[in-house]
Amino acid sequence: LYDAKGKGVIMSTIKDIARRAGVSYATVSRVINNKSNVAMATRKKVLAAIDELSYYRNDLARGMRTKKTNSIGLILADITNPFYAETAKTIVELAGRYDYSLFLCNTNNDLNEQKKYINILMQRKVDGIIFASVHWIDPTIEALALSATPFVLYNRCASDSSFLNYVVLDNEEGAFLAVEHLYNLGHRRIALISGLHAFSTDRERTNGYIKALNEFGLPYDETLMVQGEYSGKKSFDAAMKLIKSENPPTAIFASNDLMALSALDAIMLAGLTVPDDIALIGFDDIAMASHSAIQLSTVSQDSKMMAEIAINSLYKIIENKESHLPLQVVLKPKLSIRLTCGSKKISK
Amino acid sequence: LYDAKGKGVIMSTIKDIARRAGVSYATVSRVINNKSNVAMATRKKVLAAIDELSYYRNDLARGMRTKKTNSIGLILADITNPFYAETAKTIVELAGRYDYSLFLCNTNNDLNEQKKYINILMQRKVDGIIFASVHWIDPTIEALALSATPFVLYNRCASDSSFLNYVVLDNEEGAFLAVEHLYNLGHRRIALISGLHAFSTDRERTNGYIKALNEFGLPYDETLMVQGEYSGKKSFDAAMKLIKSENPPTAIFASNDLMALSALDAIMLAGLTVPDDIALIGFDDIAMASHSAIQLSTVSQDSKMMAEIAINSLYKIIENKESHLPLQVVLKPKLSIRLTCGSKKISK
DNA sequence: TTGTACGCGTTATCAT
DNA sequence: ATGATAACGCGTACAA
Repeated sequence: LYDAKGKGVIMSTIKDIARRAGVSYATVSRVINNKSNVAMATRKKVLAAIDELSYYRNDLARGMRTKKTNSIGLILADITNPFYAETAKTIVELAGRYDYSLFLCNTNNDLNEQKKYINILMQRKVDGIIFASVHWIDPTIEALALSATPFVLYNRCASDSSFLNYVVLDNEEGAFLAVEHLYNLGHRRIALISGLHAFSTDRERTNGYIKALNEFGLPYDETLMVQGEYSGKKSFDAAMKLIKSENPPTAIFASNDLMALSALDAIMLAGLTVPDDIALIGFDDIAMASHSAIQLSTVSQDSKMMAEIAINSLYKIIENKESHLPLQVVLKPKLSIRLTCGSKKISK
Repeated sequence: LYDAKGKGVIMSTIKDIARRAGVSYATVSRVINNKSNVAMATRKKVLAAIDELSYYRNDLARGMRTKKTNSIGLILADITNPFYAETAKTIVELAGRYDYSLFLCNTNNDLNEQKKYINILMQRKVDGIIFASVHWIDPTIEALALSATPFVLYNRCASDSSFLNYVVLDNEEGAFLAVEHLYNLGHRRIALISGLHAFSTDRERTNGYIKALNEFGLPYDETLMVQGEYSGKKSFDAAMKLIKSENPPTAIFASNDLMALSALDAIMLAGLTVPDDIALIGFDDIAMASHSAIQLSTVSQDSKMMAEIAINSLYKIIENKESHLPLQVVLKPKLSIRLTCGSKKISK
């Protein structure tokens, strides 16, 4: 039972099933697809044959014929970040419920990887893409926008997303809330550890930070704005630099929780305490933020809800291809206040 | 430019390219697959046409023809656990380097999900599967073992894996080392928070714990052995129960880091301190374990290396289908000692 | 070096 | 209710 190349067991096809059951393969197909117009007796026979030959339908052939693969691509910036891992979990699960399989792509924020993956997904003829890795200026998205493959941006959007589908958070508002909270606690020297300006999330969070500065009459101080670049090491160093500076901040707003955690690491290693020596607030509300040993105050975004909206939107667009306006959802953040900001006023 | 159903833009095929370039489609195919026997001039023409019509090759058709999809399935127990997220990251990356795409499956340790996913992967005609979710007694694996689809078990193995490929850690040894470490520190009442007995990892870690008990002449005390079941909530409750018992342990060995973290949470919430009131050691060495605010001592396993071995093995098996012995790798654990066990002897 | 023709396993259409 | 057959897009043996 080997195939032409001698490279493995032949898999049975509807033809084999048909022969075994003594019917035509059209009938087998009907059984497989649960069509109503097939006699109970024949259906039984076919089902038996399928079982005996341990037949699995061929989704490649099916896809060719129907021009639909029931698969989607998920392009993630970093599966290792709990925010994206949560996202992936939700999306695989819901996609599965819709009978879609999922190709996982992890870009590490690398534009070349992204381009490569988009290309692959096009070749695989996925029915749609969830894109959680766009850059603000993103050449790869043009190819996508031109193609007929529906996609929705997740978490981040691009410089001109006005005609695109997206599900994002109001990041500017989130950042503003964070800084406002620190300000209300009495902080006047509030630092920002930012990610990478190449992403809308970071741009908006930085904007929110600056907006709050203006709103509360705080000076725009570039020495308080450092880059964490979404890397543990970079964020650690950035925090360290802040701490060791001549005139250190009394509070730090980190553009995401992973960077906040790295900052906390640096602060503790420097022998300082949070929130007494320095207050800290993050962004995302990953699971670890609420751990007793951490108790990180943070801007909370509901990755599960965002992911749900994203996959549901994509599904709707796929199943219903005719004219649809761009589906654009902007979720509202809220503060999760724990212990890293303290609650008492700081004397100036 | 709409297809028969009016449901979208027609995608160009090699036929379109051929017409545009004024050649036959065999030639286009040759160009696409970088065959040598095609004149430079024609190649240029074809390439130009491909670009102009923004052609993407059809991997479904290609797969049908070649009987190879260049895709693999990754079946994970829980993508949300950093150990598996790291695994996924490594595997997607290396698979990509081999030109393989990856279907992501997340079972939540549910046998029904597993069965469903295996079925789907068979239908999708993946070239291989990495299975990081097996149960000790696992009916789903039989279907796999019977099929021609190569697969390698990852992290966990099954009750009879003697003819299967796997990459695992020596979990018994790891657990033994953990308990030995606690014993050497003077602990005599060492508790175990275990996962689920349904998995080889947990069985082996429990065995290692018991083996150490015997080795060091410690009594087998069932009140010290509680179930965390890999759930944060369950582990938290289990730890709490341990702490609040009449004769609480002086040390806890948790069967993985996530459960150790939950135990730590409980300990802290109970107003106790680690390691002074109670020592704690985990298993896995996820990134958070080394954070300054945690400093969790743990049994370290190198998920990156394990994942590399898994995907490399699978690749080798796929490309080289003829008789291969089962590829079985057992990695050795080592201790990562940080602060949660303390260093001074405990008085009895 | 290039072109022709067949088949991969399905589903859909048209008969019967 | 069932069967025969075309078509999906590609790779490849074979012919030219």
